[in-house]
Amino acid sequence: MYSIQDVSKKTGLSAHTLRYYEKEGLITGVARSAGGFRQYSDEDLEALGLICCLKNTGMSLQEIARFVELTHQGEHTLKERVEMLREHRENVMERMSEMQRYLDKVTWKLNFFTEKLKAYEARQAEKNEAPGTVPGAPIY
Amino acid sequence: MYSIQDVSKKTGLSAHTLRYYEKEGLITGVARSAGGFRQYSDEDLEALGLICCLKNTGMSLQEIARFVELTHQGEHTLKERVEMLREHRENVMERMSEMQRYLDKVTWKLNFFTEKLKAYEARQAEKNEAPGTVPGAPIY
DNA sequence: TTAATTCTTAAAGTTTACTCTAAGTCAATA
DNA sequence: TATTGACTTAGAGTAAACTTTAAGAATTAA
Repeated sequence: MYSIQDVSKKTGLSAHTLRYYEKEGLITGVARSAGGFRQYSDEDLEALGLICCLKNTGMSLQEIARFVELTHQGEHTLKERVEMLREHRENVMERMSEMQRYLDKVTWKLNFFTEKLKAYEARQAEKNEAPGTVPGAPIY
Repeated sequence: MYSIQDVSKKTGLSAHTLRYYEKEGLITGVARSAGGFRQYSDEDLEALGLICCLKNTGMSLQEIARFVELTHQGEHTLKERVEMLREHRENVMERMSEMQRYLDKVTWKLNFFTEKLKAYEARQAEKNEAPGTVPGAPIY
């Protein structure tokens, strides 16, 4: 059993956010101590793991809440849940290949500017050589 | 020369957004007709291409504006610009490999739920077989 | 000429996912 | 027992990147 602070450290989510997620229906059924303190179980952590995974791949909290709701509705929602995951996976893969194309462009631009920089620096070096100095000689 | 509407279609950005980007310093020096209408050149489109590329890989508009500003300041900012692109590229690559790890987890979960679904459907099919029917026989 | 497009400024509204504050009570740990 | 830490509700604030509205004037293309 873990306190909200423990879970905050483990997941990187603030205690505020953890309560917020609970309010929004992303996590449910977290146990409580006699005094009413949250006691997260290993399964809760597992669930949070999936939540973070979905969130970090761009699923909205609303959709995640929907997924969690379906889970609670029981086995007859398995098909819909599988469908959700499948679709999400497709989206992520699409975004990743899009990202790759953009990255290629950034790389291209970076090379382009690197070349320009080299040329510029070469020109500057030339300028700074006092007239009559031996090329490559140290400059004070 | 392209009207704001043309550019909107080409880039997928709304006319509103194009004006907004101009106000925020992301695009500068767009030519105007005698009557004051924007006339985008091919270079402007090229610049917009880079802007979208940076934006779609997660660079903030503020940072993009900074990059554009450096460009206008001239060659002596080349080093800083190259540095910006290099750093951005690192970030994108990092996020992509992170994404890949998350995707693997989603895939794993998807397989897990697909198996559960199969098992569930098998159970359901079993139930629906009227007692005494031959397994595999059609059900009416 | 007429209809459609564009221009301006300035400000308000939207969305998502938090993040923080307040105020008062209660619980847990050293 | 004292000091953290946690609890509650409810609402306000934040950030980014738009998006919309308004209103009137001017321009452009068919």
